[in-house]
Amino acid sequence: MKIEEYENGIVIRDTVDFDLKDIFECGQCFRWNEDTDGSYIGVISGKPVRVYKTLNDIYIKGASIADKDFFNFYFDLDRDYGKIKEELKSDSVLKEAIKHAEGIRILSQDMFEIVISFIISSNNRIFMIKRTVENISRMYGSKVAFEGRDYYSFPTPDELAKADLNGLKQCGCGFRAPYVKDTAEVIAKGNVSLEKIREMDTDDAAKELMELKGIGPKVADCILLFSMQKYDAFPVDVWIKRIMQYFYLAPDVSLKKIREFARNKFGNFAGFSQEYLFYYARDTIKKEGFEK
DNA sequence: CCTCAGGGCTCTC
DNA sequence: GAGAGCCCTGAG
Repeated sequence: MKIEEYENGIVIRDTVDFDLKDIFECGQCFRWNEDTDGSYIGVISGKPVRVYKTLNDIYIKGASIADKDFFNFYFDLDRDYGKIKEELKSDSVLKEAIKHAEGIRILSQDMFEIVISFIISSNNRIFMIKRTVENISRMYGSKVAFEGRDYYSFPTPDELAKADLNGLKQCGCGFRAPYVKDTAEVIAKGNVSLEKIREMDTDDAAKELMELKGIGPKVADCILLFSMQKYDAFPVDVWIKRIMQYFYLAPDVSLKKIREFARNKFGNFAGFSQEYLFYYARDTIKKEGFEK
């Protein structure tokens, strides 16, 4: 996989294990939207881009060659997902799960945006989360034009710290509005440094994140996995809970036990296996309902 | 350890 | 139309 310039942006040539739908719809991100032609539009680090695939080339329209390293990091291009999948396929459940989403890659997203987005995710639906994050960007971020339309960057900690509770509620934060405000303020003031938390090992980093309002074990694990490169994190949400209880564990096992079991079983690949399982669970349980 | 409420909206009945 | 449930956390 190598990145080159083309007339409207940059292109990643000869990708492997790279599918836009698998990547953008496996539950790790909220600001990528599919367009009618199958391409995806996202606002990444303040810049709107349109991404589409022809054969095995990924075109990123709106990006410049100066963003090469950024997108290499963002799409985790240096990692051999084929090798990871090969290893995980020794587990029969994962073997089946991987078949449903061969092209998943774990994105390295902006830490602050992910912190706030996953605070909003608690007891919420993906459609609502996306809408709320979009509203927050519109209200508190900055306007950027692209393809003759206006897009909005996700606000910085300083921008979001200025928000008031009513504004956040208008965005659709609901009872999470005070958590969002409090966390944005603490980070804007520099009382908590996400960069420093990223330097810690997974367990210490999770503990630090849980000091912030609105962050419990599940949300902390999502932040670690989707923005801090902690690939041994294993977020346990309702879907993972259902699929783990169905295939591996008793139906009454606690969330904490599921997390411990998975991190033991999958080790440094726990995060990758979580993504395959999440996508599989959502697709399969919904359609076939293999558990009540 | 436990239970419970908590935006707002969608899906189910 | 009511009621459950949602990528869950904080308070009791």
